[in-house]
Amino acid sequence: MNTAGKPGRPRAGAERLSRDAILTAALRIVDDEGVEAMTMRRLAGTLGVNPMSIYHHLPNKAAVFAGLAEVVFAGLDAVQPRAGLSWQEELKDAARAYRAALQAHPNLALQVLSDPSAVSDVVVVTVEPFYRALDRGGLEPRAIFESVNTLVDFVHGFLLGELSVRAATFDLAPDLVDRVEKLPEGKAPTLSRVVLALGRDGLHYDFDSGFESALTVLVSGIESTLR
Amino acid sequence: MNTAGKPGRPRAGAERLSRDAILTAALRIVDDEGVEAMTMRRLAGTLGVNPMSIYHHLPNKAAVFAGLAEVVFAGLDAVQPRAGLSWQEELKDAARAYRAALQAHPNLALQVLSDPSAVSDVVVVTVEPFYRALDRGGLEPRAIFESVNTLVDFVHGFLLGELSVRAATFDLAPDLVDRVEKLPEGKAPTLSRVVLALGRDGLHYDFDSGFESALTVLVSGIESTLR
DNA sequence: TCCTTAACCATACGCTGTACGATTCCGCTA
DNA sequence: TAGCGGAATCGTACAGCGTATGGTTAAGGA
Repeated sequence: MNTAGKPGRPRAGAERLSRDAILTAALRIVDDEGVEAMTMRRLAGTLGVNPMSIYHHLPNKAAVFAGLAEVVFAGLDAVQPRAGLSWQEELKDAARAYRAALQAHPNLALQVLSDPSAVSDVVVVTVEPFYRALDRGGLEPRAIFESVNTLVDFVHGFLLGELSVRAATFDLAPDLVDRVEKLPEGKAPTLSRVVLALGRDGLHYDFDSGFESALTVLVSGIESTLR
Repeated sequence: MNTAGKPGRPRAGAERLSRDAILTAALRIVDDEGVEAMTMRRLAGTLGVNPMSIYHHLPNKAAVFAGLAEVVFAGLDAVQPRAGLSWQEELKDAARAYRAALQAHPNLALQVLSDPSAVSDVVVVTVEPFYRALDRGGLEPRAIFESVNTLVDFVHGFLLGELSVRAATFDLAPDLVDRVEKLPEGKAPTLSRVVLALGRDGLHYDFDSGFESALTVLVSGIESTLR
């Protein structure tokens, strides 16, 4: 887009900068190199454009990230549930889809989850499938509202662990064992005993099955509020 | 500390810079003005010291935040459970204490939760009370490990919502109603119906009771894995 | 007393986001 | 067809960031 580098409005036929093109390039940078690499200068560089040109399409850097959040969540509310599913399974599917959407862009997810300003309308409607399933389950509006909050909170926390915290501790089983072994005597005795009982091999954690079992716990808990 | 501003090693009796003093000042800045305000220059300014002096006590800015994480979690593993509690209630208490520790420094919490590099030994042993309660409950090591993960993940997600996401959406009930009302026709129908049924007044969300009911769900779910 | 070294400060580099203003040319109207 | 408003770009510049490097001072062991 105007790789000539000359100032002034581009020629009529020439490809011009656009919000979409900017967001696409930004998402690529974030996915490939992480959020820190996504600077306005770097972004402009990959677009072959002056940094200031971006500001004609997006007001500031925060708006770029908010735009990326939209891209990631786009269409998530419109996903149709599989036919013939119980409302419980439909609810689990909603959680799976939500997790998958964020997993697809792990670097961005951490940013979005912890940045309230990235929450736009597109993100809000993202919870529609949760509402749909619980409504089918016959819950009261109030109970739907609270259950969705609990469920979404869990998914966020799970993703947080999956994408960062546990990657730095629990996932690397040998690392955790090392940490525990280096602990001062008498510090965290139960943790130590359990971790050492599991050992380096037994500590491997399968995120997918962990997610599934947690979903089972949560959904059956929600069911119990019906009775 | 050496407010004179002269170069050179401080006199013998003079109060000197220390890791603790730096972290205390840093925590104050973060609590009062947020993480973005916590710059090395700003930190040095409140300490009456040259920015580079800090680097004698802490290797870089990341180490400052890692140190703050330690401060927040310090002693959390050593909290003794109240006497005569069932293991289920002891488990809930652990979650409550964990939440409270992070709530005490909301600005920092967001940073720590999404920054894997802030995870140090002090943070790892933080889960000891969870392990203790579940061990008392008679769970297998593997089940303890997974249950703690699920529980901690939920608390993280809940805090994320409590501290940021929901503050920008659900907590401000009128705001959510506004957003829903401005949605295009046919977009997120169930969400719209439920939100409008609750109305501006019915949408107020009590985080404390939300946390408690979620704990009940989770603990009973964990119990069910025992049978 | 000398010498090492801890603990401070000054300067400087390469980055960042973005305010401001100049430039170029499209597309509409007279 | 001439003129013109404004859209879209670029150039320059500024304040602020983290921190590498190296200089300066005095404490405290030899």
